[in-house]
Amino acid sequence: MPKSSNDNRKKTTVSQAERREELLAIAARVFAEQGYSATTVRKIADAAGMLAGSLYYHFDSKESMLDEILSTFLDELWARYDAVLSAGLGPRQTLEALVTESFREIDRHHAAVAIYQKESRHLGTQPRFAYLVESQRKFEKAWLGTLERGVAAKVFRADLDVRLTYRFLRDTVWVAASWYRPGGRHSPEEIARQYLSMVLEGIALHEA
Amino acid sequence: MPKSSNDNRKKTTVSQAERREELLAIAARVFAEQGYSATTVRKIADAAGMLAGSLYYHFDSKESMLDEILSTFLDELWARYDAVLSAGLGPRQTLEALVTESFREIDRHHAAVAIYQKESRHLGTQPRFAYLVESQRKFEKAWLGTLERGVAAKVFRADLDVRLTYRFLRDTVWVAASWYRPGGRHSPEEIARQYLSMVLEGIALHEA
DNA sequence: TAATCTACCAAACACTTGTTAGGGAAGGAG
DNA sequence: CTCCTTCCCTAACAAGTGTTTGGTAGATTA
Repeated sequence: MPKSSNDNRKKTTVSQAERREELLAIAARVFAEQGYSATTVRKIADAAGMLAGSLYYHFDSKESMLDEILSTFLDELWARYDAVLSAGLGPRQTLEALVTESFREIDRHHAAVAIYQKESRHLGTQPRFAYLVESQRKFEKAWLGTLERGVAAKVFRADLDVRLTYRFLRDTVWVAASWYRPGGRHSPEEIARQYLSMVLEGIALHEA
Repeated sequence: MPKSSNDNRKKTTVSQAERREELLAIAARVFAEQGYSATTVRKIADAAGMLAGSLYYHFDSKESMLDEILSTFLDELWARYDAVLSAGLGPRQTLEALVTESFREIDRHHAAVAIYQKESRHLGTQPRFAYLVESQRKFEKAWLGTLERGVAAKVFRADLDVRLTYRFLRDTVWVAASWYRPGGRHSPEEIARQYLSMVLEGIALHEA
């Protein structure tokens, strides 16, 4: 931490932030593959080509790496979600936009989503990660609200338990992170399109 | 291990097996809540009201507890799946039966399913847990085959990517273990019914 | 009653864990 | 050339890890 007020190290400041992101990306990948608590700081350091102690020059704990990975992801996610929710779309269009943004987010923050999927429930009990629980509440409010609006507008079926439907939607979207590989055969938009078609129209064949 | 051939300790033999199952149920619950590698043998022992070392009278390692939990679950699952698959049902009825059996299995082996969901991908790389990978292959064959039969019989839509559809179905069914609580408001059969209705008919309202 | 077995405890073991402290090479700044 | 900052290494620490060994109260058997 510099105490003097001279900002003459522009280049090093930039590369420090870049290195930080680089290391976080590596850590996120290992966390996602092996699970958070099965991941040792030595494994992260190995993957980054350095020794365990050296990580503590950039971060002050293993937990703070996880924290930064998850909060960065959630911040970006909610920026996009909020944009969708305040766009004044109808229920069906809102649902479609939320699903599409979700798959795009899986594409961008693949590792972070996988970590979130595996660890969020368990982490939510810790005070430091209370924002995970709050995020889930906002999540539920957004999706449930959209579904209920759709039922009221006779766009969605009224004979289904809305809460069950919400859980199915939420889980199926996010669990895709467990098999999705960025750069694969299907683009996020293509996956979203097929998923929405399946969920909205059903997979059964209805001869008109 | 008795070397003599007298089987005169019927009662202790029975209660030993019962105690084993009891301890496995406790371990499964802790594994499911905290994650396998975040769970210490001392936590399991605490939950069981004994000391860590005492667990090794019943089991020879922490890993073998996990192994027994997962393999017991998969054995029972496949017994029921095989019964469905060899019943000679049509594609739609097969799908419905598979889904229903899955939710029943979540009801029965709730903790084991949660563990399987979280750890199977990572565990599958270890030789000891290779049966997890093989099980997943059988899984894919059964579901994919049913879907393809349904498409050929014009029971399911032909314009969806079958592999994507399979993944959505599989994930949505099993991920329900993360929020399902045995003895809750909905029975497994009720959940299966609603899930099938949503997946087969879609959630959009179609005015006939 | 004496011998045996069951199911646990008490205490330690070797090892791994996250984390810290001091040092040093490289390179830019003066 | 000298100073200083950046970024990493070396080496160690204390706490926690799965596991083992020897013992023992209490029930069961002979």
